[in-house]
Amino acid sequence: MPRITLPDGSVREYPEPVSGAQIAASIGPGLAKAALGVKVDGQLHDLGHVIDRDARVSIVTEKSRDGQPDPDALYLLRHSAAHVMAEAIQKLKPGTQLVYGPPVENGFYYDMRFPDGASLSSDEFARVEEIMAQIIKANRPFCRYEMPVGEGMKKLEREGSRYKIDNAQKAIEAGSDRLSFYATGKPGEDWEDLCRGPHVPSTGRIGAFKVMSLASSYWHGDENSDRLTRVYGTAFANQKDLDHHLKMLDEARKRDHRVIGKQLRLISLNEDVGTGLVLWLPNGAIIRRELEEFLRKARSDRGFVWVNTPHIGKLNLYRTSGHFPYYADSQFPPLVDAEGLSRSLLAHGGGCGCADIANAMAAPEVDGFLLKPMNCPHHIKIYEADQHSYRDLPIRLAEFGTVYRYEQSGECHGMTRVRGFTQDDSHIFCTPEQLSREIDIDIELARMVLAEIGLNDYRVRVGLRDPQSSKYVGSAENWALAEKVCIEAARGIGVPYSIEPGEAAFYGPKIDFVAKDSIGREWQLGTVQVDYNLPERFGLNYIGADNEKHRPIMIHCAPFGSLERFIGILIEHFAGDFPLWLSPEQVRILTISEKFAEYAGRVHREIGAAGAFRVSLDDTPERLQAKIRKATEEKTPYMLIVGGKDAEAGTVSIRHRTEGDLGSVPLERFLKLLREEVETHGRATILDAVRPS
RNA sequence: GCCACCGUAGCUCAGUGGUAGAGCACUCCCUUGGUAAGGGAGAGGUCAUGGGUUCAAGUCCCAUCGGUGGCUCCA
Repeated sequence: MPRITLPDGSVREYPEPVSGAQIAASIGPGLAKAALGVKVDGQLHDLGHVIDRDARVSIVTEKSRDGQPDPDALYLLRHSAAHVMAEAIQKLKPGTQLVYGPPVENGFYYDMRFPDGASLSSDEFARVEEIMAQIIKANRPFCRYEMPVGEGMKKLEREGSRYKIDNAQKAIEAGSDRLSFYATGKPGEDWEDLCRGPHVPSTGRIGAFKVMSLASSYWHGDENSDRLTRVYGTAFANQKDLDHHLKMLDEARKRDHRVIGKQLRLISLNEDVGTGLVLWLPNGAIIRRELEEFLRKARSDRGFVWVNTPHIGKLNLYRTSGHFPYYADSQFPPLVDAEGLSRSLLAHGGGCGCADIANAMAAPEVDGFLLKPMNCPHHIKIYEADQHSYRDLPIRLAEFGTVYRYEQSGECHGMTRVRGFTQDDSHIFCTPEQLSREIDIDIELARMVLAEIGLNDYRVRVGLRDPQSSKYVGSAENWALAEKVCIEAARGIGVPYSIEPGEAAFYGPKIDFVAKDSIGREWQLGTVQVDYNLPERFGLNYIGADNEKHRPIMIHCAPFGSLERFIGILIEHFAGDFPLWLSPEQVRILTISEKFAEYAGRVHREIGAAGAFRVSLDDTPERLQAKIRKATEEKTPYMLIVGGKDAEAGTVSIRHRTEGDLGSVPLERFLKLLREEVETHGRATILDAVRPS
C-alpha cells in the first residue's frame, strides 16, 4: 500500500506496488508519454521500477521545471545512447570487447577493445551513426533482467567477456548479490550488456545523438594495463538541444586562443624553439605588460616588495624544498657539467641511457643545477639573507618569476599548458598571529584582480591533501593546522566553495579561485596557499619578543596563476575583444580619402600627445569600407573616421568594433572619454557615454 | 608517454598515381571614396623530413619530427 509523495507535495496512495510508468499514467497521459525514468527518494531508476513502499517520487522528463534539459533525463538518455553505440560498433567490428560506458559531463563514452588488427577511425562515425539510427528507429525496449551472481558470472564466462567479468566482480565485491543485464529488445535475442542501469524505456526515446571523437584510455586508468579505445558521443532529448550543444562547441572553437592569438599576432609557438614555449609578439607583450603593471601597483599598494631571482638553482636547493625528489618526472633533467655527468654515470653502472642518467642524477651526492620549477626556494633564500625580528614581519616578497616544467609532450596546449611560464608569484613570511590577516590580504588581492578583469562569476575550491597519498611533505599537525586555516578563510569569502581532498600542493593546502568565462566554462585562476612545511624544511626563523627563535609561516599567492595561462584564458573569455586598457591597439584613425590626411595626422598627434594611448593612423588609399573591415577584424576597440565634415568641425566620428557608428564628437571630448575608459578599466565606456539611446 | 587524425604559398584550405591550385595577405598600377572587401597586374611552394613501392608519388607503404582531439598527468 505505497504512499507516493510527488514533487509538488501531493500524496497518492496505491493499492499495491506500483511502477514509475503506472504512477506517470495515473497522473496524466501527457506525463506518461513524456516520462523517461523515475526518481525514488533521490535514486534514479528505470521507468518500470516497481515501488512497494512509501517514497518521494518524481517522474523524470526531458525538461526540468526551469525549461532547461533535465540532468537526470540527460543521464538516462546518454547511458542508453552508450548502449546503442556499443551495439552499433560491435555490429561494425565483430569481436570487439566492451569495457565500461558511462554518461559524462557533456555526453558519454564507451571504452572498448578491438580484436587484433581492427580499429575504429573517425571516418567510420557516419556508418556507426547510421546503425545507431536504425536501432533507435526500431524503438526496441530496454529490458532489465537480473540473475544470481553465480549464474550471471557463468553467463559472462560463456561469453568470454574478460572486462565485463571484471566489472561484475567489482560489483560483487561492493556487495551485490545479483547481476543485472539490459537487453536492447528481447533478452536472449537482441543485443545485451551487463549494466547497472538505469535506462530510458526504449531506444526511440533517444532524441538526438552524435558520435564525437576517439581517444585512448587504459584499463582501470593504469598505464601498464590494457590499452583501450574510448569512443565519445553525446545525446540529447531533441535535435534542438543537440544543435545548441554543437553551436557552443563551435563558439568555443572560434574563441580558441591559439587561433585568435595567431590572428591578432599576440603570440607564436614555434617548433624550432620548442614545444610548450611561448613567444610573445609585440601585441601580446602589450597585454602582458599592462597586466604586469596593474598587478605591480596593486601589490606595491599592499606592502609587497619586489625581488628578482635567476632561472636556475642548485640541485640541493630543490632537494631541501622537496621539488626535486617529488617531481622528478615532470622537470627538465638537471644541468650537470660533462665531467660531473661522466663521474656519476660511472659510479652508477656506466650506462648512458635515459634511465641510467635519471638514476645517476637522483643520487644524493650528485651536484648540478635545476631549471627552477617554482620560485619559493629562491624567495626563501632571500628571506634567509637577513636575520629577522618579529618586528620585520610580515615580509611580502613578489616577483614575476619564470619557471620550467617538463610536461609530457601530449600535455602541452597553446598558452594554457606550457613548459616555460611566468608566475605572478609572491611569498609572505609571517608570524602565526599575522596569518589570518595576511591570508585576507591575498584573498582580497585575488578578488580585486578578478573584478578588474570583469570575471565576476567565480567559486572557490579548497584543495586538501589526499590522506592516502605519500607525495606530501610535512607533519600531520602542520597539515591539519593549515587546512583548518584555509577552510575558514574560504568560508569567509562569501562565494560558493567546495572542499576537495587530493588537490593540495605537495607542501600545503590551497584556496583556488575558479572563474566562469563568458560562455560558461570554468577555469582555475588565482591561488592562495598556506605553507608550514617549507619554512620547516629550510629551518627558517625569526626572533620573537621573547628573544627566542620561532618558525615563520609562508603564504604563496599568485592571483593570475601564470601569465601565459591567464592571458590564454582572457583571449577566450573576450574572444579577442579585449577591454580598452588591455587592447594592443586602442584607437585607429581612418581617413575617408587622402585629402584629409593632414587633419588625420593632427588628430593622431594630439591623441599621442594626450597620454600613453596606443593609437595608429590608416591613411592608405583604400576605400573606407575596406579600412573599417580591416580594423574590425583586428579588433581595434575604437575607430575614428575623419573626412571633410570632421576637419571643418574639429570632430571625429567614432566607430566601435562591435557596435558600429557612434556619431561624431569634438576631439577633446573623445580624449576625455578615452582617458576615462582606460583609467576605470572599462567601468565608464565611450560606448555608454555617446551611444544614441 | 599512449590512441586516433592531420602536416600543400605568410594565413585558411582544395588537390586519391600522370605539368602544384584558390581565396585572403604581400608588391606595383589605376581608383580619392562617410561606416565590414573598388579594379587590374605581379611575385610567392624541396607539397614537414628521410627511406621505400612504381615507368611515374603531394597522393600508396614505413620511420622520424611537428600539430590537433582525447587518455594518463598537472607543484
